[in-house]
Amino acid sequence: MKSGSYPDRHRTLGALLRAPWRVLEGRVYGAMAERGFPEVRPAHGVVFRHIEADGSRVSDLADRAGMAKQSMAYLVSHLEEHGYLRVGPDPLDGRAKRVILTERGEAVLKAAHDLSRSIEAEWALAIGAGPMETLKRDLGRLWDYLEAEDHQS
Amino acid sequence: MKSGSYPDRHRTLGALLRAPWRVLEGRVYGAMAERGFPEVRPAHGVVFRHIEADGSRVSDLADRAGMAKQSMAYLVSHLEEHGYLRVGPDPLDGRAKRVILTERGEAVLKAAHDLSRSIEAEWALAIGAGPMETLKRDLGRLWDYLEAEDHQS
DNA sequence: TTCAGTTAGACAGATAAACTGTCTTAAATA
DNA sequence: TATTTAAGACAGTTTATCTGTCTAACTGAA
Repeated sequence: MKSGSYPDRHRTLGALLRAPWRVLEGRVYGAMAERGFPEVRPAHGVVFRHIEADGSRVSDLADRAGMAKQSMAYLVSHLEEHGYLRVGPDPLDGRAKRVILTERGEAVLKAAHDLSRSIEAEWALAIGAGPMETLKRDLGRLWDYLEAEDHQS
Repeated sequence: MKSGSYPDRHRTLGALLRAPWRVLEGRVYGAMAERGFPEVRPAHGVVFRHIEADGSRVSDLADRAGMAKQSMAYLVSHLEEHGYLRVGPDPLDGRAKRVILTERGEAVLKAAHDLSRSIEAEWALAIGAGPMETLKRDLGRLWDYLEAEDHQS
């Protein structure tokens, strides 16, 4: 069945990166509901990934996520409504608002990291601990290369 | 700037897979417009990836992409309108339609593969040809493992 | 061999996640 | 101080998914 449903010629680098990422994302966000965070959807990941420990402004989050302020505001307002974020005025800039994770939001971040680590461990058993280490190291080098010339997410 | 804007603790396996994939997808689909295929968007990738050389049915495409028939029909109709696909009756099943790539559609597939290969070559220069080979081999093993227990797209 | 159940796709409508454009207000600058 | 820039709000649009319902066609079992 392996190369029947998805021929090897389609196993491009993009496909090789996308396939496991989709599975991982699906498992992480699927498990969120079970862990008591049903309102957290994949799109909200950018907020959790880019928010700083002492809070961030919506514009900064948008910049770092590489998306429009309006789009970020939409995600932030959803998370605020459901208690994952607290939004207050920015003391340094009267126009801006400061967004910070609540305890519930911190718990989401922790859950996501835990889940990610346990899936990684499972996959390390499948392909070998050595290869998994090598994989991460080389992906890290690729990341450094890509970061050295613009690029966010 | 490297770990300033995106701290290392966020370099989870998911992030390591997602970051290069996003860049690759952006470059491939960005180049599509320049190559004369402006109507092809990232979401249409599932069609090109899963369609068979002698044509496929919408339901089969949907199944293999792991999405609803309606969603696939929406993507297919867009590509048909712009001349990337031809849709005809299925000779074996009066209910079904057969979807097949036109020459223009084949050209998209080729362009996507060419672009992917050239980006891969660029990245191989950045991280080394050996590591790139190892990376692909290990991602391939991960793919096999994931495929052995359900999973599509 | 007909008839019940299933499947393919169409149509309608909903939602999520992004976008652009415009507006107000505040900040920064010249 | 006057002008420009920046932050976020509000309105509307597009894209990409989903469910639900419907008809036509196929399939298998009595």
